[in-house]
Amino acid sequence: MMESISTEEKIIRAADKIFTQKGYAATRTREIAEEAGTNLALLNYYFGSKEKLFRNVVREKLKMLLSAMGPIASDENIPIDQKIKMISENYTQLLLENEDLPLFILNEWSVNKKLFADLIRETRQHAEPVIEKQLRESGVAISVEDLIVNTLGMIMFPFIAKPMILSSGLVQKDQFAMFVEKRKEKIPEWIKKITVKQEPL
Amino acid sequence: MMESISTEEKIIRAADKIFTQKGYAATRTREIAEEAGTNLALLNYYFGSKEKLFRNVVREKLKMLLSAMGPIASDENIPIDQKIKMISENYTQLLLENEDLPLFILNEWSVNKKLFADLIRETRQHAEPVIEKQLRESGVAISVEDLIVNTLGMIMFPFIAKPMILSSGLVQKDQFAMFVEKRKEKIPEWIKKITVKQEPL
DNA sequence: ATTTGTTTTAATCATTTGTTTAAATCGAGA
DNA sequence: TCTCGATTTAAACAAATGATTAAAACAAAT
Repeated sequence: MMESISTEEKIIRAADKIFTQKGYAATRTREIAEEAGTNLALLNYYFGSKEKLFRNVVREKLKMLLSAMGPIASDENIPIDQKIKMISENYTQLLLENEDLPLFILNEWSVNKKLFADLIRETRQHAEPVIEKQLRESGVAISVEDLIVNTLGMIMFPFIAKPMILSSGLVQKDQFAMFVEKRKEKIPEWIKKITVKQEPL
Repeated sequence: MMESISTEEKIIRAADKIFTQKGYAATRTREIAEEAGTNLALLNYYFGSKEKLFRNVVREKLKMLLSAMGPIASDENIPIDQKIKMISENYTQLLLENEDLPLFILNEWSVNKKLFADLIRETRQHAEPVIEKQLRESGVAISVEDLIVNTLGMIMFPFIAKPMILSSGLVQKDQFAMFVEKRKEKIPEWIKKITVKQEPL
């Protein structure tokens, strides 16, 4: 049974690929059409305009990025160090399969804050108060902001800075996946060390 | 004595501003000309093409970014924890004055690896072996790769993810500078905690 | 087989965009 | 003042680009 995908779906996938790779401004609608194996007019027939197609793609990508964290972070029943572990695991896995996802999202966000303000309104997350409470109760020496920024930074930064890291020779190209796989395990330990209270002298 | 800047300089500054803000693809040469208060043709008169002007800007920006780290990291006479302190200090200062520098560089790098391969060849850094040696001698429990990625990540990530951080309400807009100023002091402490050897049970 | 609505194609449009050209203006030196 | 090269302006060009149109092909229902 030959499962054939619709033209609309083919266009979405092509748009996904090209937009994520090159960003909105550098993407040509003709290239998307070609990648989808269809006609340029089909793109406008199905999606109305380049921008509307872009919104479609960004909405999905943003959901991807947020849903790897939100539900875990806001669950009151998961202890905080368990959360870090799960998020480190989930995110690294997600980013290994979508390497240019974070840079794409963060760059387009910085260029088009309006678009993301709209999309965020649809996808509200409420993790902060929960983590705040958990941090206070466990009495560790770090703020929510720093905890989240450090955790996400450690996970995402290697992917964002990948070209720089490779070009500097710090990590070999074929070792990169291994590099982040290993970090995946270490990050929760690092965060634990960071958040631990100073021993009294 | 009225210090007036040359047209060439005015164009460079305008290009700097617009390119850094919007990236190469989204930048219109006409906008640069307007921002510089000159004619569109002047841009080609002085720099030949949009791309050559872009290379000019990128070369300077990349040098900026690398020179805040390179000379310190490769100096054998500075102990490693002092290096972290200095780099955290320097970089935060630099990025506070050039907030979109890291996202600009990393994004253009990912889009145009060839250009950066050329530029990097001009600006070779040799920090890695030095730090490797220092790490081995101090016998800490972390690799050079992880140390560098964690340090740079902690410093740069807040700037890269600024729109997301603000939009999430994690940090208020008018508190952002304060937020990274404080992190500037904490990062060396965090790195120290991370790199410290595990106590034997 | 005919009709009807949907999907696809090929061609074209209007605008934008990087670049060029040719003439005008400026400024210093003879 | 005149000249000559450097700088600036206004206009135009060619290609690229997002979007549209009108007709053709297709598919399902009657």
